[in-house]
Amino acid sequence: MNRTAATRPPRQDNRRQTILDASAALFSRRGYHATSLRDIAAAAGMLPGSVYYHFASKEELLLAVYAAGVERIAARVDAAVEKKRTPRARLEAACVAHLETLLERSDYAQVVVRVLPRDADALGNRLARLRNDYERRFRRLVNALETPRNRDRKLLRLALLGALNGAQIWYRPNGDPPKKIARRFLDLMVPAEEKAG
Amino acid sequence: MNRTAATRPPRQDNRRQTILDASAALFSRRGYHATSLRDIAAAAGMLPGSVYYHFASKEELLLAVYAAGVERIAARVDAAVEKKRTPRARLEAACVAHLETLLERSDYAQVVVRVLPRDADALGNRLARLRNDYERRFRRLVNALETPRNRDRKLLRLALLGALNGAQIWYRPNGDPPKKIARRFLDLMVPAEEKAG
DNA sequence: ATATAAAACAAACGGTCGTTTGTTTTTTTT
DNA sequence: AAAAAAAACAAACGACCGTTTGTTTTATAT
Repeated sequence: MNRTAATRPPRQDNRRQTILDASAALFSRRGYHATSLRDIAAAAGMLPGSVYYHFASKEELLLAVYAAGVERIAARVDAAVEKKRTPRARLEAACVAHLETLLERSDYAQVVVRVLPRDADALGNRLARLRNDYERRFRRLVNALETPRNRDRKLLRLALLGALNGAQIWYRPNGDPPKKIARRFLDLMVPAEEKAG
Repeated sequence: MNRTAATRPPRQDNRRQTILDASAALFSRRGYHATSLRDIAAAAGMLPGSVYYHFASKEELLLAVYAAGVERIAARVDAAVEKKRTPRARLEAACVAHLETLLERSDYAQVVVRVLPRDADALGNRLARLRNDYERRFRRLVNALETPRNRDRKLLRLALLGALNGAQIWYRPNGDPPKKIARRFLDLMVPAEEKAG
């Protein structure tokens, strides 16, 4: 028994996703507080009140975008990591997938990096936990490296993510591609054993 | 001839600085759009309208905070760099001064890192130029290093600043001090020749 | 076709926003 | 002490904010 008596499945042309897409685009470009529900509604092609049929509040909307962002970037990183064997190659694959998703694949992922948890008063803890769950992957990948001493690993992870996420500010599509940027950043901090010669 | 006939110097207890301090504190903690002029006025102990005697608009206020932030962090970095001789030591001094100012000395500097130029529509270019003028120092300091090949220098600078500025998000006063963090980040990317031993 | 629920519209709510205007208070100069 | 300017107050402006309410449209299930 999956459905209460007096309910029906959503329509085929459900516009919940349209609202989410519009929100992700606006939140990622202008930030949370600079985006109004009227902006979102207009971008989604509906009236402000209509948004509230799909989401209870602006903060709930942010939470949904944020969660989707984490899910997307995590899925791409996981898929990329699985293909590699050595710890170094796995970390590199993660960095590349992270940066590619962030810079050219997903407004949702950009929201995760750009919008700070404290921007949403009541949801701060939940957003922070989502982000933390994602970044735990990098903790594990860094810990799997043999070289660095234990104390340095935390800072290596923070430096790596800081450098990668910082690219959101200065990256331009006509410059070096994300893949190249990510690899060079990692080479800088964890020199590769050596390439084929 | 320095002063028009019918003007007088500002009062002694000029509260312009109070407004700036309050703005820096609020902008750095909540961001630009989440801070209202009424918040600022209340923090400065005056009414909203009174702020407009000192600043023409909220954006002008941000510009003043931003400029002061750049000035402060630049002054500290310059002073620290001057004391050192070798390129590596000079870059390290810059990183330490940058992070110390950012994390425990200046709300103004935090605004420079946290508030994006695009947050202020009309002032975007001016904010970006201010920030660019500051970061040029790091470009020069990195270029002065002998080791890295030319192509890598830009990415080294970006990785370094990204890692340092990212600390704003995760830094906690009870953890490692900024000086230690900055040095470890630099060691990670530009290994020291060697320490005394 | 008709009933029914999903999903939109239309219109407004109280509140807050950045800002302006006119007046009063406070400090400084003479 | 009288003037004049600096700097504050008091009060409001129109615009926009997130959100709610009641109604209408639209798609689906029978």
